[in-house]
Amino acid sequence: MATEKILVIEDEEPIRELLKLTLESAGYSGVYMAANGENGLSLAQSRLPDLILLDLMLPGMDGLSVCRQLKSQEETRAIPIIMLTARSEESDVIIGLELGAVDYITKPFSRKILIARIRAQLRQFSDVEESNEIRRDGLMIRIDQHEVRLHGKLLDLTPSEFSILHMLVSYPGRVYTRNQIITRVKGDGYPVTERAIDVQILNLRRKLGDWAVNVDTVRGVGYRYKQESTE
Amino acid sequence: MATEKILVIEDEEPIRELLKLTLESAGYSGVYMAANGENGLSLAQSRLPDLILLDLMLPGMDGLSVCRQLKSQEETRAIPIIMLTARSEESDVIIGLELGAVDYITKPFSRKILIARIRAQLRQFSDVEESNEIRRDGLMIRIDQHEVRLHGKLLDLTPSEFSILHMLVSYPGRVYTRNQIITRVKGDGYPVTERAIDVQILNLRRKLGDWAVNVDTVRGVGYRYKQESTE
DNA sequence: ATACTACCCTCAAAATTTTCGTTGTGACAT
DNA sequence: ATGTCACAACGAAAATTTTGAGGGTAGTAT
Repeated sequence: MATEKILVIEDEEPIRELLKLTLESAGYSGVYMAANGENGLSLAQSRLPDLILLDLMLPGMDGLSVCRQLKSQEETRAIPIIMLTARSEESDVIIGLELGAVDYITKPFSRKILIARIRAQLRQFSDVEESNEIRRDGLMIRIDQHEVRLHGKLLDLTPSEFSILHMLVSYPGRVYTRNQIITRVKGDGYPVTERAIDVQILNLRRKLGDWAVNVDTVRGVGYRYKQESTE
Repeated sequence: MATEKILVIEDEEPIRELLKLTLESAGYSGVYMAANGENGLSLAQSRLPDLILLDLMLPGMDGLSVCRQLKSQEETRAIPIIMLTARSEESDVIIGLELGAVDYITKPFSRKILIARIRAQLRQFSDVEESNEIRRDGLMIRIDQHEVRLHGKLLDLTPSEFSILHMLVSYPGRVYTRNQIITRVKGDGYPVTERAIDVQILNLRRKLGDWAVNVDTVRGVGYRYKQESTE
């Protein structure tokens, strides 16, 4: 039985119920519900959930504002946020990701996808951070040596390729926009076309060979490391 | 009459006296003295001086540790530190700069240089920060446009050249090591030779033409923007 | 189904950055 | 003064990154 607490912020009653049932049947016992941004924020602060499902289209304070608030406060900053969004709100998705949300799901969604995405995010916390080594499906990254091995064989990556791969692989399932990648790799405000990232990804995929299947293109949004679609 | 508070941390009695007299005769009325690192730290915290002169060679807690402490605390982090050092302690100087000290003076020093360096640092606070424009001797930098004009004429700088110039010009008199430049321009841990910075500086000087006289090489240490030597 | 549109992929040229080998220069000791 | 050493300047080639254009493709509308 999963013990993680999940907060759902969603105004539409039927969807809220659907989410609640889906989550509970997936074994999550600590599910909190909020029907608007204000309640969502205060619940987030009082319950400190392990994950937040946030509808972007809310009455009153909209989802992006809620996201911004959550990210601006120390206690809630680290909580992963998955956005729920209509197909048409793609530009909001990008803004949300750049604010720090980790993923998004478009409505209507299948229960399987919903659960898979949530699991992917919660799984994070087991093996996170600050180690000098990351291993993923036969790929090994030694961070301070700037060294990548695939099935033991050393890959010859350029500095940018290394950074991008490291960024993607650090948070499986998290989508990064091209702008986030540029900011991370070249610094903020670096004057550069988004196409440059495509090319870096292209070359990276070539060097990764078969393993490149783990680098997903998220159309209209950016790139991510391995979100097995389960679709 | 200068009203800035200056804290001197220096163990040798005669030098301490010399510094006190020099500073006071230069018009600085708020001069505090400490003979060791511990006292220095506590004075720094209680008086919050506008500038600290820090001898690197101290009994007990050494100067670099004091520097590290000062930089690790919110209240004192922003106080500019000028290190006092014997000619032979060059590697300590580099460490100090990378910890965040802004300048250093080798002993023995002339009073004129001492005062000039101190003035240069304190002057900072008048015109600091967060504007989108920096002007210095006919050079104008528009930060968010990534645009540099020399006597009105637009210079064609590469992104790295721009960053380096911006970095240097932001703090007149502050010495930056090649490593600091690499970290700022390419990000931390970027695998690159220090020689690469020489070349960037070389090309920058070419594009700057006559104005390049303002870009000083500090032998054995790094580069800085215009410290009129007064020597 | 077909067309349309927006977006991604790809390639090769152009721009930038880095490396490396030499040469120049300052600081210091002889 | 001269030699020596360490470091900076410089040039040219190599490596990397970026651009820009064209072709392909997924997703949507017709």
